[in-house]
Amino acid sequence: MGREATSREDMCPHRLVLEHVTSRWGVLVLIQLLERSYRFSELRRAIGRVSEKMLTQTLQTLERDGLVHRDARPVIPPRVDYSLTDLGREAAEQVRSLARWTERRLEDVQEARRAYDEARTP
Amino acid sequence: MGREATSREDMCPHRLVLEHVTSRWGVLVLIQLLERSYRFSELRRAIGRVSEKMLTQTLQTLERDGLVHRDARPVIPPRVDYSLTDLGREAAEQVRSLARWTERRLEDVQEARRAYDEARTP
DNA sequence: CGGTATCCAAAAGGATACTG
DNA sequence: CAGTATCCTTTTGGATACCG
Repeated sequence: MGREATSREDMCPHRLVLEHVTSRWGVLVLIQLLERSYRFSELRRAIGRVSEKMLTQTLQTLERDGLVHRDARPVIPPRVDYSLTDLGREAAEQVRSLARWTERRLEDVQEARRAYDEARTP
Repeated sequence: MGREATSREDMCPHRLVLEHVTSRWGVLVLIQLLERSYRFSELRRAIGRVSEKMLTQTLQTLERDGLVHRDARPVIPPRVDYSLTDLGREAAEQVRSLARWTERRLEDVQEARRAYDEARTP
């Protein structure tokens, strides 16, 4: 994520958007914001082990792509709320659906892995 | 992708599957195999700029997860065909649908980016 | 609080050479 | 043809310190 420089710039543009929404932290942010809007630190706690840097980068990328809306209020201490745009909600719903599929099918995958591993460690 | 060691091992297991199917090359492999089965080199050419190493790694991970079936025929020269399992087809269809969404919405995203960039370079 | 800047470690990824 | 093995470069991500 973040500002891709030179090497991945030449990818077909829509693949870049796909990488943003399916990125490690992008997925978690989108799914979380599907529930309601969150403040920065609140979102950080909700997601778990994400560094400030990565959360910032992820939110900036998603905001730039028009998927996340950033509402910064000029108060002290600063208060910034993040929410999904309509576009972001469309993406988030598909991502969540894919994430749920991996949960539902996890057993099948794990069974396949056992078979695979066993077949080549006699 | 590949064999994740120590750092990403502690992720919730289903997120690992999600990362496999949404990984850079995983996406392209799944979508391509949705059309028909492919031989190794044939798949490599169809996808474009992917190194042998990455294609091999990606296919092995997807095979281990039970998403891709590998059919190696004992002939000379070797012939190996890759295809989707039923499980893989389910995943691939969702990934393709998400990929198509990013294509359809690309204009909106690019418009949002222009607005974002213009707003902070006066 | 909500960031930015910098530095460093780890992981992903590519090029090349080699093999059954 | 379909890989493996090795080496090297690029990218990612975390820790830390600082700022409005």
